[in-house]
Amino acid sequence: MIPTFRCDCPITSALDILGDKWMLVIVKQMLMQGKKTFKDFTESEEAIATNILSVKLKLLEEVGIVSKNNMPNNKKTKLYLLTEKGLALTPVIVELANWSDHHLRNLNPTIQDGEAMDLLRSDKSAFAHFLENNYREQTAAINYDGISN
Amino acid sequence: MIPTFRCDCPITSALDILGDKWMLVIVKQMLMQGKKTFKDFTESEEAIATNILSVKLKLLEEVGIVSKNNMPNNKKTKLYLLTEKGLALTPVIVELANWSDHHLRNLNPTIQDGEAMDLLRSDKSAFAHFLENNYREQTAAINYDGISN
DNA sequence: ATTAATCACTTTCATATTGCAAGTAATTTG
DNA sequence: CAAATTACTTGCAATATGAAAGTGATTAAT
Repeated sequence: MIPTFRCDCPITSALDILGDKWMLVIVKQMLMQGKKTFKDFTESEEAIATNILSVKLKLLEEVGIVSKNNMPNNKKTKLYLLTEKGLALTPVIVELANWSDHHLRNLNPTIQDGEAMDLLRSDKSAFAHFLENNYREQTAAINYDGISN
Repeated sequence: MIPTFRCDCPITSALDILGDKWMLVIVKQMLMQGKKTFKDFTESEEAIATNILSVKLKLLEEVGIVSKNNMPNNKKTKLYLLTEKGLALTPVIVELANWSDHHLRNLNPTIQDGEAMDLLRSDKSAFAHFLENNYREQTAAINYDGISN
């Protein structure tokens, strides 16, 4: 169920939907880790419980961030894909990553460092565009071969 | 109490701290609405309960996003100010505002529109810099006249 | 063809977080 | 010095999250 909005502030309204422990983590898993099926999400490092996952995927679908599709040639597996509205969250996710990179390493010294972080540091918007384009490429075939519903 | 981190992902780690209904709303109120005292926050449009506010301000202080200061010439009123670490969240907040502007108006038709949103639309990073500079100016005097603790 | 495994959930129950209302201690104001 | 203000805390109800087990519809294996 879509939450009610606390007020007319755009930031607060975004947080009325995204402001919890899981919504943006799920979007991140789709965007950056190619997760697409219920099982993919349950096997994540963050270890989301299936009941919560179920509720959150439903909400993401209701608000139009995620679309739920049938896997071609498989009636069992469902595919969860980011919509344009969901992909448009990429800059938010990139800014969160950037903030962590600069300000959270003292509290969580295990935070990843590597090639992706280097690209993020050298050019944030290039990193964002890379993520978006990469996601589109990875899902283009699927979207093409007839996902109807 | 500082939360435990779910994993070594920078985005998930940011959300371990910021991923709830209130943390970023409070930062926004400070940054964009000049809120500085306990009372300021309780009078906000979002109507946060005092017990939650108390817990969240403590957490924001613990993780270094906010500093708690004594008001000059007043032993009763405390001043909550954004640290550099807190100010560094400005781009996250701006991206949330931008996403709402483009993708949330259908779900919440009352979302504000005005001069600030125009600046945001025409130049996101200029908007972010404006917010940061403006906050620094507004708090410079306070930081200057001897807030010790 | 039957059995076993897999996938996408749902249900149940325990715990944690949030919210409301009221209360309190230390100032500060009239 | 009495009343109001500020920054909280406490108690309790409501809601959200989490762990574990269970269900029904496929799909894979023998």
